[in-house]
Amino acid sequence: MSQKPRDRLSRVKTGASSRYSGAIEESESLRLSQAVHEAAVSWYHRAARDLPWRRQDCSAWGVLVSETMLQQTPVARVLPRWEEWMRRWPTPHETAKAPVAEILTVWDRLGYPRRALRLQQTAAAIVEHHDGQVPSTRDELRALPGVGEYTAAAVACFAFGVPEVVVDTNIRRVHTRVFSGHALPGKTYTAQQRRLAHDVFPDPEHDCGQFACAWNIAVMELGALVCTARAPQCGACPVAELCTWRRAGFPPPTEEQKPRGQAWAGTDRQVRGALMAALRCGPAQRSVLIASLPLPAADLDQRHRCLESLLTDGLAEQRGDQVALPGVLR
DNA sequence: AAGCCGGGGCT
DNA sequence: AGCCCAGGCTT
Repeated sequence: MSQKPRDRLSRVKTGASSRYSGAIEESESLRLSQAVHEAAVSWYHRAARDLPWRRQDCSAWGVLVSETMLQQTPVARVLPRWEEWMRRWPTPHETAKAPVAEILTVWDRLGYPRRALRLQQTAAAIVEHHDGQVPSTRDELRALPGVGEYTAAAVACFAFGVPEVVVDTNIRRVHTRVFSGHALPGKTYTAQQRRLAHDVFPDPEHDCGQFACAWNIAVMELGALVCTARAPQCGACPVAELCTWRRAGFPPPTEEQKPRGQAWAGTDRQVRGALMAALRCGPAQRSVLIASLPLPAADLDQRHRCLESLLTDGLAEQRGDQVALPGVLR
């Protein structure tokens, strides 16, 4: 299937009341969710950021690359890396052919470089199993390496207009506040939260799913720009008057809901990151590489263990005493 | 269900 | 200097 233009979200009209065909006797909660739909989608058309992967001429591959990068990294850091990636490898075919070392170098410091590897593996799978075209269904997307429940739904929806229920942590947080009245959604994605997301989802039949897709992106943007985790800007929120959390007087998060801080200094992740940063500069002698990391404490056991894990992950290669990004050494 | 996996910007 | 962040995969 060819990649469709993606201007449908911006063409959705708001304010029509015939959108909910099945509503014979509207319950109070359905009425609430409908009011939230209208306010959120209307706000999105006014306030959304102009991001390159949202433009109508962006390919489905561009959407998949952006969603993969955005899984762990803020928009501001993704933007230049996405532009460079798409300039060099604008299709799955070209991505699949690229040298692994270049893939990892362009990924740069986006973090979790195993995802760059999986993105290239996904490109290869698309070439092999889907004739080079990004598949458009949730199940086909879900089968690709590195594509989980969120990314599969997001690409189906944002690249192809399929009205799948998209749930990321921004969306979970907005749902929890607006509809459940809690400050934060908690650490794990529960079956109850999945049910809530489906319960408040607009009728996917209406409008060929355009409005449902607009709802997904609108709630995600609302969570990113206004209904943020730490300092929500309720004064700028289009659904403030409807928000259950606000009407309940902003009850604070329970201990269970508070996020657990992740240690950084001294962790394997920091050491692996420093090793990858050094390897991106070029091949090195193993002992020199290990000794030259710009890290305070020198735990040689940990450094060797982390390098071994990079070799195991396919993020680095060793020949003799030389270490480099994959494919660099003969 | 819980832990691992980067890195940088904000307070 | 500390705090915060987020999806996929493995166990």
